[in-house]
Amino acid sequence: MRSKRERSSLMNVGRRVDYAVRALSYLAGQPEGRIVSRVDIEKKQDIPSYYLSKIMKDLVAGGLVQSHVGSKGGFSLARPAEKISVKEVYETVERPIVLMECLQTGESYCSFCSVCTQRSIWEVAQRLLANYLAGVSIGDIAMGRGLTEQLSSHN
Amino acid sequence: MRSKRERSSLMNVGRRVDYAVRALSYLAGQPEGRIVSRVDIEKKQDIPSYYLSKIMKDLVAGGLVQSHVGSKGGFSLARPAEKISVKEVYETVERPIVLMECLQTGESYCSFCSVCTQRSIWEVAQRLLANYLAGVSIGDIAMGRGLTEQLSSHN
DNA sequence: ACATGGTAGACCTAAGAGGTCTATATTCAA
DNA sequence: TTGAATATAGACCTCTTAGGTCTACCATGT
Repeated sequence: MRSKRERSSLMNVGRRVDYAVRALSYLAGQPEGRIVSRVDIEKKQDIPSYYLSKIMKDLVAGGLVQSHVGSKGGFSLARPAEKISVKEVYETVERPIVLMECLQTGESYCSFCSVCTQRSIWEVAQRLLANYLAGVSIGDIAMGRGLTEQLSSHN
Repeated sequence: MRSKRERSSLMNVGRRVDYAVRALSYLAGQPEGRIVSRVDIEKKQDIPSYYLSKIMKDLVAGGLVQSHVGSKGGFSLARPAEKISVKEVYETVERPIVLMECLQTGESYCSFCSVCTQRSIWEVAQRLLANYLAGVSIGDIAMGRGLTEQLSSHN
């Protein structure tokens, strides 16, 4: 039997991740100790108003960012940008990296799981991806290492 | 300015791909020249009734499978299973492999595209994935090469 | 005290994933 | 020649999510 309607939980590198990475890179580009407000980040990075509040909440909860409530409040990185991997960012604002559902749910996704020869294909692909992303940091992105141009973080 | 609501077109290794791979592996496991009906594949592979018809349509249109209309009709592989890559299957039943929208849409997704330092990260990740998937064939899966067990293709 | 911030949460809309069904044309075989 | 078994083409349905917007509330610096 197939299972009823377990939700996708699949890989989705969409706006949330994009905005999160950009916000973090922007923070990384600030002088040490500087606190930046949500509105400021949204304006400089062309992120829709309010939207970032939900993302920052996740980043705070995940321990990647420190928040400062009250007037003159805002956000700053909770640790050095070099120690924040893109994989971590993805998993913080989205979910664990899972390419195919059976890799997470097993038999309840597909009854042939135990004898499936397709499974290991996606397992390898997933590991490939996760490993690469774990090796790239927000610091790398903010510094523009191996990339086309300088970052737009100083505006 | 951000663009209005272009649809996701992102990586999704869901049921369609799963069913397609299983159907193709099943066909690969048949004696040379044998034609198998949709209903047969659905039953043996535990795929919901009718659903496969849409998938097989794509596989036929993509030239991976040959269809035979009429009584005693059905499907058979259009070429040796070793020459059908998983990447090709994915792209035939789903869409081109694209991890993040800006890699496809460019400036119309994000105005910072030309100076973006995040972009190349996803570009590399995407290439990693695509290359790996291009190197795995339905033949590999049907033969169970490097995998846990024998395939369930002989039932 | 009050403007400026984050926090928490409700709410909305469009689109996609997965699934089901039917009408039609084609072909084999009795 | 007829009828059963096929693929083909397409409509249709439902549920969930991505992305976005807004408001009530609380904290804090000046």
